[in-house]
Amino acid sequence: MSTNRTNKKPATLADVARKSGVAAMTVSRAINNSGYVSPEVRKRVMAAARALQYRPNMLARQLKGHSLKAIGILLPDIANPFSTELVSGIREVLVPHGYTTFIATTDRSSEEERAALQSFVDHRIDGVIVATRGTRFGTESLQSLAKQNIPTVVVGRDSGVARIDSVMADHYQGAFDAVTHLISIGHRRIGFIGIAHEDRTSLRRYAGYAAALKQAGIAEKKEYIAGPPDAPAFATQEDGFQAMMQLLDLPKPPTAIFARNDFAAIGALRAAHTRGCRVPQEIAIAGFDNIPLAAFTTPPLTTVEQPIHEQGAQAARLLLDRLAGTAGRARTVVMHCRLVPRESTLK
Amino acid sequence: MSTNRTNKKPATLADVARKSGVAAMTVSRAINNSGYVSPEVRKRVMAAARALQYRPNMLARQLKGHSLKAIGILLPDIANPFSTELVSGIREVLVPHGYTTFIATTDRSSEEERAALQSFVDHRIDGVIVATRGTRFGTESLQSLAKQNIPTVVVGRDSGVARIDSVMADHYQGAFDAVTHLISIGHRRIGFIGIAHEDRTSLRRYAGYAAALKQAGIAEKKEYIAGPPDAPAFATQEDGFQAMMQLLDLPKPPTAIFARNDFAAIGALRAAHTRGCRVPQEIAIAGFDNIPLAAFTTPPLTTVEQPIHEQGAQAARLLLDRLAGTAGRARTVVMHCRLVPRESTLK
DNA sequence: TGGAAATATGTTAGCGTTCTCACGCTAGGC
DNA sequence: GCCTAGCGTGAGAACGCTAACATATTTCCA
Repeated sequence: MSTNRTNKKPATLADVARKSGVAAMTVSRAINNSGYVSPEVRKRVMAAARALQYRPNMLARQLKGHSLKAIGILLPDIANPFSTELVSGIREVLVPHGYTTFIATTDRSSEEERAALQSFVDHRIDGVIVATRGTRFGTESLQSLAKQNIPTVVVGRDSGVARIDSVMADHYQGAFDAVTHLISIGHRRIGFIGIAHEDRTSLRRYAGYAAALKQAGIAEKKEYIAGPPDAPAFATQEDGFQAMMQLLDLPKPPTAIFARNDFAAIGALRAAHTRGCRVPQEIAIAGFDNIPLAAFTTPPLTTVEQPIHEQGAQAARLLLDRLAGTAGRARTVVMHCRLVPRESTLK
Repeated sequence: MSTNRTNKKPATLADVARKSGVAAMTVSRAINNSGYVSPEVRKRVMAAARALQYRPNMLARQLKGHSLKAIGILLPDIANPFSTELVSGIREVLVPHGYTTFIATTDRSSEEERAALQSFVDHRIDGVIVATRGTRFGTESLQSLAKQNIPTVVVGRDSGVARIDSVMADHYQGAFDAVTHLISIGHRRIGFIGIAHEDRTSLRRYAGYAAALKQAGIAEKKEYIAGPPDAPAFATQEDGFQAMMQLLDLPKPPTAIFARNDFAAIGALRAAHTRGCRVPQEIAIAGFDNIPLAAFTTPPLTTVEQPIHEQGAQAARLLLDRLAGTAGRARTVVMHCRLVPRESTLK
């Protein structure tokens, strides 16, 4: 025995048609404001629809070749502030166009990523915005999307796939600016925190760091690069803490640190405090991302801000182009990053 | 002129049937392992399906009265660590049961909440888990879900609606424990940060604070309650910062602070440092939520941990019950919170 | 005044699936 | 040899909706 009390199925077009004494087609026209319907009939139909709490079955509609007006957003996780801002930027553009957004997360696993994308496709969303970190498997998934002709935009990295647009911030430039800033206030021994030395080449933020050193004529020192092994897609507070401890143990530790992201920077800050090492007097620390909490650390953290909201909006606009069918070959939009100096790197 | 190159529509059952020389029905049976199909035919069908990259159209299936095996998760936003852990707990339970999860966010707006829920319903998801903060409009939306007989579970607060289950942590108890801890290490002048005095009654965390004071025979002081006006949903670092500044301006400021959440606590911490007020020596600060960064502030933050992951899992289990049709009247599950003492309240 | 154009409704078919029913076939039991 | 029972397969309808066509009425200008 079931527990239904009000458990009638939702009303259908036919129900509304019966109740208002017209054909189903007429109801469809009235509901969708398409074709001719007399004001009087329209009123009658609308009343019946309201009375029956009628809601069109989008899925049946889709079967007839209509779009669901829904797009999927694939995120690595939803913990970081990046995700929020990004989604907000995306929705700002998409919602006015009548699109619904659905988010799926991957827990940073390729398998989950594959499954989530498949799920989007199975549910016949109109397009996808992918913001996961790049992995080999991930690229395969993207290729599969491209093959199925599903409009896709990648945020935060190069898609690496023809016909898939990318939006990203210029992490290279942001890192370059941050490290140049450290150099300009007198530092010569500058460490990089957040990635192991052997994985460093895959990271644009590292490349910017290296380029800034080079331009200033400072030699890179292998022992100044510290971070978790096996190239994680991300660095945590814990990673930053460990890495900083390692650097502080050096006979001649760096006088300034550029951390891969603010989480790592905050871990580094904690390590410095733990060792009784004053920031910024004895060691300067800069991060990347300008998470909301960065302004509230002790001392407030110098960092690099990337235009996250705007990246989301831009991604959405590119997607709209693809959905409209205009838009030919893949485009890549690169956005500028801005240095946000705070007290953690005071002179 | 369109840009199609590989733009064939996805293969259908009929395509697979044609290719393997059987009827559509047989293909359906083979794909779904239902009914009788000879091993030989099954093999042939599967091969054809693979070759054509066939994927069943879930929407068409749904038309025939089948479930989409998808559930919607409604979140206030996705910035806070709460959301991630919650989703992770939910998925841990739901995914093994074959369900896909979709997330929608409301940007803390009732209007968006209504739209998002409607969107879930329109897309015929099987059930909903709602984790937004309670609002009057929100409750209306919930009632509407109940009326449509859509299995729903609310996380983080009481649903206030018959036939809708709730899962929450005992914030009252958590706050009580935290404040009792502050009292036990000698504090008598204890401030509350994160909500304006006139809004305080709606907040269980405040109630726990008040109860702890009362039990210790300490009179509540109105001027020790500080927080943003008419913003009951959440408190940010900025709110905490402002509130703390206000408390420090009192002729006789509190010696300990209990903040509504860790973000507010971190803002308070910053304010204390800004004023040159040492933590915990001159003022102790405790937060709530145990966000990952709480262990990495200076000094590390005493806080209260709520079992977020487990709340998600529990919510998912309740939802599964409702989906199965077992489950009668609304149930409410309350989970215990745990005090996490750190250096910000050292004796 | 004729008839084309505009208005207002209904009928039919079909989207991709699966359900129901029906049809054969092979065994096995009387 | 005929009937049931279990297999294995197919034909047709139906799910809720809308495009395309068909029909009926009114309007309006040459």
